Amino acid sequence: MARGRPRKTDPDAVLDKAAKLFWQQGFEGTSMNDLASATDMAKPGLYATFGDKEALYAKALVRYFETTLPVFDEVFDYPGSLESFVRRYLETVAEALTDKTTPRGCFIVNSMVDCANQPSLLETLGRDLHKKRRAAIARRFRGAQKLGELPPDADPKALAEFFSGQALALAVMARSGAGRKTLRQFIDVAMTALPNAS
Amino acid sequence: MARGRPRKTDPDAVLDKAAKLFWQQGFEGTSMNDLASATDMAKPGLYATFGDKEALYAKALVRYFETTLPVFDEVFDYPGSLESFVRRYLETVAEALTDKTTPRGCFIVNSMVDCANQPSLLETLGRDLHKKRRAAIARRFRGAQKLGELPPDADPKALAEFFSGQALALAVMARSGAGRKTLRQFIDVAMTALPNAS
DNA sequence: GTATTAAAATACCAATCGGTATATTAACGT
DNA sequence: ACGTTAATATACCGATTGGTATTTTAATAC
Repeated sequence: MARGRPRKTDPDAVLDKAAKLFWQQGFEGTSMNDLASATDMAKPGLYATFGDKEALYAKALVRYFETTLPVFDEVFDYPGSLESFVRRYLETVAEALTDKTTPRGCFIVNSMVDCANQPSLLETLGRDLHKKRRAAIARRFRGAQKLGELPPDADPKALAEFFSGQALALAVMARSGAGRKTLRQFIDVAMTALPNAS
Repeated sequence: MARGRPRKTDPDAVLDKAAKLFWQQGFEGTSMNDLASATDMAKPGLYATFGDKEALYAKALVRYFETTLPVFDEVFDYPGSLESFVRRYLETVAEALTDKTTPRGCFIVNSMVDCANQPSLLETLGRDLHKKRRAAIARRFRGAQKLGELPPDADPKALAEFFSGQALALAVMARSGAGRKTLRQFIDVAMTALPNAS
């Protein structure tokens, strides 16, 4: 099968570890030497497999998005009411943000702040991934409005902007040490901004 | 008066320029050489005046907080209703976040994300400054509740956490390119989470 | 076994990092 | 005028940065 010497480390496992490091320490705060020793793949291997530091960061961020997304697909497919969907969405986010087995906060949100002025593709990448989430929420809101779960005068796009924005706030709060209790309380208040159909 | 050779550059002006650089590029993304050339104070001068890089960052952040705060004092002293206060607060924040003469977003929020895992005083500094803002908002809410502007069962602390959290969301949005229109729309939705007394 | 392929490991590169030693310059008091 | 003081400017330090050239190793195909 494989023609040359076999890989010592699975590239996806390398991306997972790289994601954790970048997530925790940021782009500039993480050196290629850090990455090499943490991933158990030597530097030349990293460059050969992923390209330069920017490309590795980008691939790690996309991998984070894609391995974290299934949780959200589950939430989006949930057949309950709009209100239960929004609540579940925010609570799922809050739990992921405070998961003790991973760095605190959200890698994507960190990236949006960290790479905002980077003159590279990194500047737009985090923004685009966030946009995807927001668009998915907007779709759910539009569907709910057709079903009468939202008043006709409600603005699904504005509501999606608001509730995806709550994830940004939760991410910063979690990143700087806020606990689950604080996040839950926050979500309780945010939920009151959801107009009900009655 | 001054005993030795006179200063070429006012230290506060240096802090202002340093704040802008750190604000835009982050802690690790800004080198002392960058700072020296941007502030027109050579590196030895920076170290003699402010200490090491961490100390300079901390002083620049506090200066940012203190020179941006007066705007908020004005807002807090405004004698109008609670609702007009909250709206003015968020709109003042949104305007500052999108000011074209400064980097986008909020230096404090950037710092909360950027320095979260720094094993230094920087980790707590941004958090503490945000805490100050939140505490001021909570005070305003408690006062309003005593005046009957908030229902007796409302939780002023939770509301303060929520609305100071909206500033976090706005900051990330602005940092990653959102415009004033988007922020205003966001604020309109957020305002509906404020319970009215009636 | 031997050639081939591809990965690993070591060592290395110029450039930049945070931080400093040294020397010079411009104001003061006397 | 002259020493004192404190700021400047230049040059430099070892360590680390992102990135690579070179060699070695482990698997295959024949």
